[in-house]
Amino acid sequence: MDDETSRRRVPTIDQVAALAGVSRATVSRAFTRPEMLSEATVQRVKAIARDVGYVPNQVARALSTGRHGNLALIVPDVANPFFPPLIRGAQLRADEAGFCVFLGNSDEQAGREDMLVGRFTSQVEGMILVSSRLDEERIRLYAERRPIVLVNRDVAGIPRVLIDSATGIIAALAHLIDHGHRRIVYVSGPSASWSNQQRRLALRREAAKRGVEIVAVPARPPTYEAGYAATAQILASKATAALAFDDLVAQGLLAGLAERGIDVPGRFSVVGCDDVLGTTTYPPLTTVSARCKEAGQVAADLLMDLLKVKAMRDVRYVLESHLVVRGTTGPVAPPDRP
Amino acid sequence: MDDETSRRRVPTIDQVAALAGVSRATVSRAFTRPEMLSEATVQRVKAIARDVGYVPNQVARALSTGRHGNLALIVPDVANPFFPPLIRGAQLRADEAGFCVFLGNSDEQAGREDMLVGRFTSQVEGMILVSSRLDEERIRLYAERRPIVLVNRDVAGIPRVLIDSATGIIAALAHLIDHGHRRIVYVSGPSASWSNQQRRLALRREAAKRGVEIVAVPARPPTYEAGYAATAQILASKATAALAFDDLVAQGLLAGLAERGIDVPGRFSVVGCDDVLGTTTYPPLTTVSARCKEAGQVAADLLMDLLKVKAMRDVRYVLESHLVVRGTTGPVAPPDRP
DNA sequence: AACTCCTATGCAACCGATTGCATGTCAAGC
DNA sequence: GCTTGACATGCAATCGGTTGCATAGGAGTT
Repeated sequence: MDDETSRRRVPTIDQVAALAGVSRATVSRAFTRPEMLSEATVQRVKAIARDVGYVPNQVARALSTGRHGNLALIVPDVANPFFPPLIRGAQLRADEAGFCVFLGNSDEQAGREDMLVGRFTSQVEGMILVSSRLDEERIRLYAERRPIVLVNRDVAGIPRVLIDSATGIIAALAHLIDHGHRRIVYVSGPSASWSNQQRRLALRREAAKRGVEIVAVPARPPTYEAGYAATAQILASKATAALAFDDLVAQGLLAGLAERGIDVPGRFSVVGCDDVLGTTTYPPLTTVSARCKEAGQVAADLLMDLLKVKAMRDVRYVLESHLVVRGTTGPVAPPDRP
Repeated sequence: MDDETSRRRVPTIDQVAALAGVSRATVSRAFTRPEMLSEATVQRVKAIARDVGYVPNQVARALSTGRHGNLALIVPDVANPFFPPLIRGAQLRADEAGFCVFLGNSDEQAGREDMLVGRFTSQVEGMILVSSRLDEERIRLYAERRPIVLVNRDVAGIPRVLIDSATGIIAALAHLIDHGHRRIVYVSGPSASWSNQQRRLALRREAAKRGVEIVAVPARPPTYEAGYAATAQILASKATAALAFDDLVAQGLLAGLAERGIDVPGRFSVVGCDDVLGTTTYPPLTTVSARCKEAGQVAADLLMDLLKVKAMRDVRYVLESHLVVRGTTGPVAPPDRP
């Protein structure tokens, strides 16, 4: 690292100290705790620092203080539209607090997530794990090293932010029932997923209470293609409406229906989940809003809060969801009279 | 930083050394230069490290070597579907090389981008600026401090990766002309954007050559809403097809057309750009594929290459694009006979 | 003049790695 | 049997800051 080309002349604290005729400690304090020094000294040191272009080295500072002003965010898949808004939300808050954000992509693999956490640990003050695939033991281990906030993963004792799709799902069901639907398909997602379990459970429970019938049809993995492929089975169920695990699946289903010439919402109603496609399609999708951006913000705020108070509390922050009615739901069609 | 609660037990090199009964130097070398050690020692050290969950502290390493193993990626807007695949691509490569990635979001504002670059500089070895809004002078200044790779921004002397939508745009135009379209709208994006200039120029040039007419209608900022709002003006132009700045704008336009009962592709053809929505809609969008993921990979590879050789070459990497024909384009409709 | 008490500053240990040089060991060579 | 060299490992300085504790000097008190 000493060859000619790489020798970037970055001034250090020693050079400034020598020029100012003070000790390193004094230069350091001129920047971090000026109130400890005489006004004159602070001015002199800062002037010299400015002259030579000295800026305290963040890396060295972090090594001795443990505060790097960084945090890490690990998501399963950046390219899944569910995550970008969440990332955005977290970043927004981190930015405001002067934090830099590392982004990690686990590819839904615990192993990769594990590796990322390891790599980040020494460089961040805390981490946000979204839909973590790590097992509880591992999460607890890491949480002992650095504050960790989970999103959409419910581990007792670890601060977590959960998007409660139940409220929105229930509203969606009510909405469909109001429109006369009595037999409804749930197009389900990954069975290991917390979100899927939660959605399925809420739906089942509410349906029983209100006396309507739920038919489960899987779409795994939850993609446009899976939704599209599930169309036949969904139609075969004789249901008049479907509630999909997420918006992607819902879109696939919409395509499948369109291809068969089945009018939405005229003859079939579709509800998505997460509200990540926004209104980027036509007809705009009725969906359960997941407030992912907010989840990101809350998680970041929570993490930085934990850093400040240095005490771990058992926080379980639940974000309720709600139904956004757009154009893919309507009254049940009158029966065919052939 | 020594109080009970904040004493996080992150294992250090000393602990591993003690457990393995070797010196710190040996542990260090087990990770950085295993060929200097006996096979047996390397295995033993690594096993112990794994057991206690030791990972070399990047910060400490960076302090002594000057290599932090970090790079920064700054994009205008994470939530814009164009960027996630690109981020993904860059990250993939960075990961493989053992680099951690900082993600910054400039909100398309030069000021914020400037601030982010400042914050990252001391913590990274190099940066990737995507669709940078900084002025050339500023970019050159930063490039002197740290290697910088630009994506979709063409500054002479700074290594850059450009997605050449021209080839795809020309193919799209040819496709439309083949289908009988002679008057085509270009729904334009941000005038300051390199991509927009390039697309517009390619279109104008090719149209002139082939003797068809291009009408420009702005959609700024390039969003679904803007595309939707531009529908009236686009129809007023009497064109029979539109080529949109990006897929989002194209979707907005599709919605606007659908709402007016105008069949696509029956009475109007639409071509998007970037291919970021994939086939998530119906009818699936004909679009110019931008290969964003590849761009990210190339940019990251290029950056890490520059770090290795420590010499800045003037690289201008151009990725060609191509047309993906799906369901929103078709032959021009026969004239109305009222 | 002697005694406090502050205030401004310096000393030196520390954060957790890396690395040039020194050292110990053992086998081969003469 | 002694030298030589190769190999594996350890020692200790170093990177650039921060910070607890020590101290010098000056003002205020008696």
